[in-house]
Amino acid sequence: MLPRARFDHSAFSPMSVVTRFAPSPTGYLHIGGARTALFNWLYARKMGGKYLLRIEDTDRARSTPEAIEAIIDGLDWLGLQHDGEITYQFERAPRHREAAEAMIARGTAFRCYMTAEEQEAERAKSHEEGRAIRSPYRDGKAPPSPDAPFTVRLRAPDEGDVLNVDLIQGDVRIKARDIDDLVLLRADGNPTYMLSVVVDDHDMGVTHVIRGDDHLTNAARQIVIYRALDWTPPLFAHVSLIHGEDGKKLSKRHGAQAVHEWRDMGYLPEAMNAYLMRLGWSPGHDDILSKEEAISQFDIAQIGKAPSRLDFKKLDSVNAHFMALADDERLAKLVLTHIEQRDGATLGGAERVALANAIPLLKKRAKTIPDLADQAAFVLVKRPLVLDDKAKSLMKDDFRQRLQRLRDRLTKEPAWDHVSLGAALKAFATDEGVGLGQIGPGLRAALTGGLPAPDLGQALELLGRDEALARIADQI
RNA sequence: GGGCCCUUCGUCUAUCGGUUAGGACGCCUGGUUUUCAACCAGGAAAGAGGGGUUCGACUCCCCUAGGGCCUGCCA
Repeated sequence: MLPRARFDHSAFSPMSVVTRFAPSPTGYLHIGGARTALFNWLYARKMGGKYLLRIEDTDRARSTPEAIEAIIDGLDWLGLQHDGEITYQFERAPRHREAAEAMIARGTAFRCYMTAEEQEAERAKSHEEGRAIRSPYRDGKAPPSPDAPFTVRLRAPDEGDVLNVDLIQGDVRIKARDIDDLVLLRADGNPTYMLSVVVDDHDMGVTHVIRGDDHLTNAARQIVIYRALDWTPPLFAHVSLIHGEDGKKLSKRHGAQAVHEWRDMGYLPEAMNAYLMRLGWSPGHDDILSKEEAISQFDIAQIGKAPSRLDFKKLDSVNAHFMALADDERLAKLVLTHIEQRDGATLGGAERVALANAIPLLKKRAKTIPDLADQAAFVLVKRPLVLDDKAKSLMKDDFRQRLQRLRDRLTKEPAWDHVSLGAALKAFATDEGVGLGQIGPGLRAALTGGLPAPDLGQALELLGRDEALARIADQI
């Protein structure tokens, strides 16, 4: 194999780049599809070109409107806006038929009258002989009857090589004779995927096809079809697939595969983008990039060839990074929705305010939205608090008396902010002749019942004077 | 069966023939300490195996092993 091809940006007029994402609407937006879309989007933006969206719905039996909606929603959530109108492939079937006719006219395709049984027999035979499928009708054999049903097949070449100078995988060369006499038009006259992609990519002016590695061998087939049509093929870039944490192909066993599931688990779209783009792509040194940063640094030549695995721990830390950066109001909304859905209840006005106040501080400590909700739980619990065992064990009589003294002191505290409160706590410990260690855990227990909470001064501030004092009083 | 692709710490990756093979996440240890987290300091951790080519190979070539994709009138 030759050294991997490096893409020379300067060789291309920037405006000429057209990429596309072409999902088939038979399910939700898969995680791998999301990354593919992201790469296409990034490259088009980088080159000042266009990123198009095409729905490959030529399989009428399996395509559903729900799936189309799910995919568009997913892309929308990730902020991968496409240029122009969405192309629905099935609507273009007449154009695909036209192309097939043109191929027949050129002698690069033909009508094939094989029955399902004959077809099966040829498949078995070719498999056994280790060669590609060939139709007996490829050289103009007469139809069995004038009105016999037929498919249109590619007349695959028998000589020569097909070379795909893949932008990621390098030169991939196969022998033309290893390509089947592919079905281009089904017996019902509808095009197959193999024909549709070629015609649509050509008509849409696609210059760079960035897609999953599962299409690598299809590239050779498609190049042959381009030639059969006397068209110039686009440049291909095949990205390796994403595997589960165990290295196996992603499946239901691995849990979430769809982007909406990640959304529901409390990940932020910017985190998903940042995480996904680094699966297979590395700009060199930056580990976490925004989409904007990625646009300026993106380069197809920097995409690796090896498949990568999902790592939830890494995703968590990337998400934590973006949580800390996220807008407070946005997070408050997300957390509120999460809590209400989780508990099946609506939060009151005071609770919403308490929650909103806690976000700016707590967001730095949370990995995901549910995690943030857990971090904020202590401001939402209702008095009297139910103490967990550890907290309960701290409430001895002599400590209660100390709590009483602390409460008296805090009551007189003029400013209820964490700086003053923290100082007050230290001063109190000094007066009591003990370290903070003799006071902190118990106070914390009284304030939170054992739930996680930030620094005590901060916790007191977030709770507010009345609520904090009341929680302390409850334990005396 | 046939064709094709892949292989650096546990994971994501840097390295484009000469590095003590670097970083990030995770992990371990220590520090801070009022829970959890965060934070700070330190640490363990990698070129699948075997042949070549070369003064020199993670980097180039071949073989083996392992993984993957395609081989549909699915996409």
